[in-house]
Amino acid sequence: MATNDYKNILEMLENSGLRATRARKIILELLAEKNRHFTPEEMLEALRERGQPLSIATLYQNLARLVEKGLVIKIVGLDGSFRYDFNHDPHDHMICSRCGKIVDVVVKGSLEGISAQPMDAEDDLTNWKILEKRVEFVGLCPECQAAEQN
Amino acid sequence: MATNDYKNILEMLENSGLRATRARKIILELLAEKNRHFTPEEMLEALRERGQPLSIATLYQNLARLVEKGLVIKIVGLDGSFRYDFNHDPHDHMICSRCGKIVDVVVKGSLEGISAQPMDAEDDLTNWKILEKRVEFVGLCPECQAAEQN
DNA sequence: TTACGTGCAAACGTTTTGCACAAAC
DNA sequence: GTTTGTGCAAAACGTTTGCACGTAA
Repeated sequence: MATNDYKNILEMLENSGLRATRARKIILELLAEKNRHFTPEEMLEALRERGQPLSIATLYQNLARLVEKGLVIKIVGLDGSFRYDFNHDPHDHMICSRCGKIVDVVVKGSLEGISAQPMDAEDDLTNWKILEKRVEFVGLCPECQAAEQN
Repeated sequence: MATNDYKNILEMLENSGLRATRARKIILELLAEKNRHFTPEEMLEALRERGQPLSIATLYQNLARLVEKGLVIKIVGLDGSFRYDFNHDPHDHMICSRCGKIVDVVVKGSLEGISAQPMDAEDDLTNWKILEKRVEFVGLCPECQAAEQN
């Protein structure tokens, strides 16, 4: 991680009104530098390996605060597990249905023409306020395609 | 539920190779007749109210078997909770970001022109095998829009 | 009659909480 | 000096499992 990024992390914390504690700094550093979507368990492991161990309670408490302040986003895997992402720009996800890996993607092509209509006649969608159209690409990553051969 | 539906449930179980037990019948009846996406907890509650109580172990065991046989589908809410849906035709979902309600929808417009490209240069998506493009409409249901006013 | 399903209670993995001590401001 | 964060241990939560008994075919 470049020096710039570290300054950015301090700034982000400052701007969000959160104190710049050790826990928050190492969590953000980890997410900022690795191109991955960690589960809480994976974060604990990764931080332990770096010689920056963190207690599980502190991790969960801080992830909740960081999500609340918008510094980190929380996403749900196909299996219901939670993963965290530093990526702030609007984006969608490509998910491996076998191993759960998630890769950030941008959608090519317009979603303008896409709309929803109810499947069941008794549902009325006209009074919903649509905030977002998310596209999830579900597939098999190269590693899992190889594993499926066996 | 019409008599026809009940026969269909028996047939579905027969065709899937699963025995037609009390637990499976009442679970499928509930899902078939209600236009809802139940969490396991909600199913237990609904069945209790109908005078058809079921043990939690049996519910989970059977949901797993029914999903495995394709009679029921399992979906994950925005908050990571599991919900179950009587499996009909392929469809997408409209989800309320405030209360978690899920409504089945069909997408109008083609997804043909929609593709994914990696956000991070180091990700290569060319060797993924894409199985599905899912669209999730996230918004506020009428009830939650009213509640947000306060 | 035999294989399979059910329900209880116990175990499990993940997430949350209460609280004393420590660090940030 | 005051407010906020940390880490431990315990609790809570949703889900799964082992096992004795019951039911479907």
